[in-house]
Formats: sequence, structure tokens, C-alpha cells
Amino acid sequence: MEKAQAICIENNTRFTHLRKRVLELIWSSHKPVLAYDLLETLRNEKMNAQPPTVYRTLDFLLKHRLIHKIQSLKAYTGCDFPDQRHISQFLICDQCHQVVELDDPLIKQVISRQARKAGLEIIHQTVEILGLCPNCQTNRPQGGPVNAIRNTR
Amino acid sequence: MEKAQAICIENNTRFTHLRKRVLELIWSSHKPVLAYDLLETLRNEKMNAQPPTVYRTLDFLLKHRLIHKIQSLKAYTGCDFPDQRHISQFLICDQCHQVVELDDPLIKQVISRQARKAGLEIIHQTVEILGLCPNCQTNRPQGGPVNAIRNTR
DNA sequence: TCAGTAATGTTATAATATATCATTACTGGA
DNA sequence: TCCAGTAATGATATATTATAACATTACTGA
Repeated sequence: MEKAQAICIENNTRFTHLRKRVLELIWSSHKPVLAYDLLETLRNEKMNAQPPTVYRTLDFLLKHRLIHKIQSLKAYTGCDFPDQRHISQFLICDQCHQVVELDDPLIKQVISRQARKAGLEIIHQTVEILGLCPNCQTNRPQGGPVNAIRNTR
Repeated sequence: MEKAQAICIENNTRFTHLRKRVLELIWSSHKPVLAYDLLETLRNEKMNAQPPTVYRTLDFLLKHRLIHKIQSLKAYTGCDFPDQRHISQFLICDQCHQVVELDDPLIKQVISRQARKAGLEIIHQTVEILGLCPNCQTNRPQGGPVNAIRNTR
């Protein structure tokens, strides 16, 4: 939180109650959070929120690299390394939806190299790896092998 | 198209008019297509389509690996190598939205290795690299550098 | 203090996606 | 050929995710 505060000061912007609260909510969840779940929580706290309230706040937090969006889950998760610029990769458990953030230089480098070889000037890398986490591998549901192709929600 | 046909026969399922037409539409577009754009096209062709018509067909084509979904664009694109099982990476131009499909074994291997190192049993890799394609690099819009963080739509 | 801007409130609506049940069309066996 | 069973599609409704546009409030710095 102090880091978030510091980043806001540095960027000459305000770390308001709303922004702080949303960041807390995202951080306190052990899984990526959906925008409308945040909305509901804020409403329960009598914060009189509407969808734009949430999406604006999420945009702010994304812009200042305090959170990430997991595209394949349409969900938002805290950034583990807010103070250093980095490119993340996400390991997503298909069963419990827990997410691990990697900051793997090797993956980053290989992707960068191959993309540039193809002539692309890179803006952003989205790397989301869906699978079963160690815990869910042992507690499997019915036992059948998981189909590799599916919509991830 | 013959390959699509063959794949359906092999999987003991039907390559109906609807499925064929949707696949044609996706293939004939040089960019990833949105579901509701497909819907509109089908309706213009007097095919009397509703959202489930399109999404069911997309699910079918995804399941049989005839198309891919680009998560960060919420759009669908033809698969360049439908007959061989593979893991794709996508190079997406932020400006013209053109997409190139890579099937890069090195990226695949590095990601697999690092993910397994973290204990994940992999189901699927989503790798989407946003940038500027060679053509759009020369025809830049106003000249300013592009912000690295944004919502990709 | 007050003007300018940043942030939030408010209303409405767009865009994406799925659930459910009804109907039609194909397939394979009697 | 006909019929039963299943695959595919039709149809209606609704859920979920996200943004546009304008009004109001709250902070900041001269």
C-alpha cells in the first residue's frame, strides 16, 4: 500500500479512498476478481457505486501498473512487483482459479526475439498459461483427462 | 475447406452449411472477426441467426481446432495449421488489428518448461503479443510513442 | 478565494455471452 | 422404407462485461 501511495505521488495523481479500497479488495482476494464482484462489494459497503466507478478505478490501477487484467478470465489481480517495470506471465489453475504471477526473463526474451524477427515492434505481451496447479492435480474431480480446448470461462 | 471437411468426418460430426459458412466468413476476413459481426453478416444473408447460432458454431469450430479465439480482442480468427496439433502464438497489430499466427516451438518449449517448473500441469497456452506491424511502423498516426499499458480494445 | 482540473456521481446503453426449451434434420437399424 | 434416437438448429430470454456522455463534487495552486 505504501508503494501504491508512493507511485501515485510520483505520478502526480491522487490515491483516493475509492482507489485505495479497490486495490485493497483486489489484494485481499487470493484469486483474480471480477469487476462486478468488486461493484457488489462496494455497494455492500454503502459506497454507492456504479459500473463506471469500478471500471474507471480499474483503468487507473492498470495504468499505474498496480494490478493486472487476466484476459482469459476477464478478471483483475494484484501486481506482485509494482515498483519495478516488468512483463508478467500468469499461471492459471483451471479448477481453483488461483493465479501465480511469473516474471520470467527467459520467456520474455524468447517471445521478444521471435516477435521482432517477425517484424513486430512490441507494445505488450499477454502470456496466460492455463493448467492444473499442484494441489488440484492431486484432488482431481472425476478423473477423466481434461479437454485441451475450451473456453476458459 | 477440404481439410475442415476431413476433420469433421474423422471426428464423426457434420460439416453443415452453417458451420461451413461461418468458417468461410472467418477465413475470408483478413482480420479477426467479432461474434456479432458474424451474426450481422449471417442475418444479411437471410440466415435468420441469433447469438446462440453464432456462439454455438464458434464453439464447434474452436473445439475442432479450425479457428482460434484472440482473447485480448474478443475476436475469432482462422487456424493456419488445422491438420496438425500445435500451440499458437499471435502477433497482433495495435493499429490495423491484423494478426499473424506463429507456431514457434521455442516459445512453446520455454513456456512449458518454466510453467512445469512452477508445478503447473499445462492445459493451454495463451500467448498474444501486441505491437505495431512493419507496415504500421512506417505509417504512424501522430508520431507520439504508444503507451504500453492499455486495454487492448 | 476562486478558477481550473481531477475525480466521482448518475443515467443510459453498448457489446459480449449463455441458459433453456422447442423444433428440425440427419443417421442407422429393424 | 419407416421409425427411433440423437445431432443440430431455432427461438426466447437473460446474464455478464464494458463504455459513452453529461452533471456534480472535491482538490490544487495561484
